[in-house]
Amino acid sequence: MLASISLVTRPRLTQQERTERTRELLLDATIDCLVELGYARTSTNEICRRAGVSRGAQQHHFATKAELMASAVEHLVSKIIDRMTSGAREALTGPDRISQGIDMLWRGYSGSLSTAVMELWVAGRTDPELHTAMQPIDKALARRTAELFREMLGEQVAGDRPDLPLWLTVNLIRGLALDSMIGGDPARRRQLLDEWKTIAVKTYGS
Amino acid sequence: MLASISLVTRPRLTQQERTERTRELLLDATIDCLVELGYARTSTNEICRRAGVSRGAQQHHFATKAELMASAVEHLVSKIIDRMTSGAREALTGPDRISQGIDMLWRGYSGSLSTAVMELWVAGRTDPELHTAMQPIDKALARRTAELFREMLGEQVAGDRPDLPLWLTVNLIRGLALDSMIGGDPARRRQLLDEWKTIAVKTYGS
DNA sequence: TGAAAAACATTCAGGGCTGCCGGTAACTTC
DNA sequence: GAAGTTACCGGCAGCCCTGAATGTTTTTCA
Repeated sequence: MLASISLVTRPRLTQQERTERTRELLLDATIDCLVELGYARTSTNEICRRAGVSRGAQQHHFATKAELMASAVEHLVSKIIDRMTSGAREALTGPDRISQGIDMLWRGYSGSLSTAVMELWVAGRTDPELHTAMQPIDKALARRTAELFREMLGEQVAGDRPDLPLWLTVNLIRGLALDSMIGGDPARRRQLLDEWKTIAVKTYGS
Repeated sequence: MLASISLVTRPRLTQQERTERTRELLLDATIDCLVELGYARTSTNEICRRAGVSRGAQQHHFATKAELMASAVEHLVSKIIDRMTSGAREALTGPDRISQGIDMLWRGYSGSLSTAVMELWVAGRTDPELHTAMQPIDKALARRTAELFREMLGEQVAGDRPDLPLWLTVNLIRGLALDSMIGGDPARRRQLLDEWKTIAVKTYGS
């Protein structure tokens, strides 16, 4: 129904444009479903309904559900990286580089995108096909995250092992993200993150 | 098949004994399924198969699947509490009380039991019935965990806010548990936990 | 011991989901 | 502009899962 609007303004679409558009619609709908319904209740039917696309079209672009999910992971990770890099580009000075680095990780590893990723990881634990599809993408995210973190800290900060504060923070945030899924208190999470920031600055600050 | 053995040694069983036995079999099988198959692929059929019990018996004790899952949560949490308390009873001295407290939390919040809990929590996020069933049980676990942690530390340690180190640790461990589900490196997790122990002792130690 | 109740077994119907298939419309290429 | 390719549509079959309903065995209690 909404499609007709863009079709009116631009009746002719390149095949490539159509493909890109439909795939994007499907992948975004998939993420929506993961966030709102969870992996178990996410059906290709519902995805198509939300994307405003027929089941036939879905199957044309992603032959199987697993294929669709695998592509959704890539889509998701690129969105997460965008979100971490956005607003992380100003030159940083002073001892609160670490604090800002933690904020960056918070942007990337919490929120609805992270919820979707968690659904997929949990599902992938017992789904070999999904698991093997996710593994390299996860590695890429980890590598990019480490790069961004090092950039923010600058080489001279945090001594010889910037990885420890990085992964301590990431794992803590993942735990907190899980807590938010359970329905914990947001104020408490904020408090815990602040406490960790203080500790991290004291421990790893220049 | 195996049931016949116990039936031979003790052909007569009290109704209460039969009930208890069957429920235990079902709940343990449920946890097994959650760990090995994940929530999405856990069917009542498979649970019955593993428990060696007919579907009728399952339905007699747990009318609906949701009811079974809710009971599984209780079963699970009581197992986790047992595991934390076991070996945590010796009198503790010295500054590594905190370190031992962290070990206790590690016992409780990682491993296969924790995996099962995580499956349920993630599923419960988008399943209102399961969610409301889990909420109070989770609260009880949190309360008991806090009690145990305070006992181990002793009142004089950690100042006025023992909750901060406690929940920082729990959330970190949950993040690490998630990492293990993804397939991260166990040695790295151990390293991160050790680093956290050092920091915690330094920060919160007496 | 015999009736009532509890525990257990088996089969059935309804529903949703996935993957497949034949057909149609839109774009591309020559 | 006509053939060929790509994108898209709607319906169908098979599968599994859940909950219900009915029948059978075991224990309990009077």
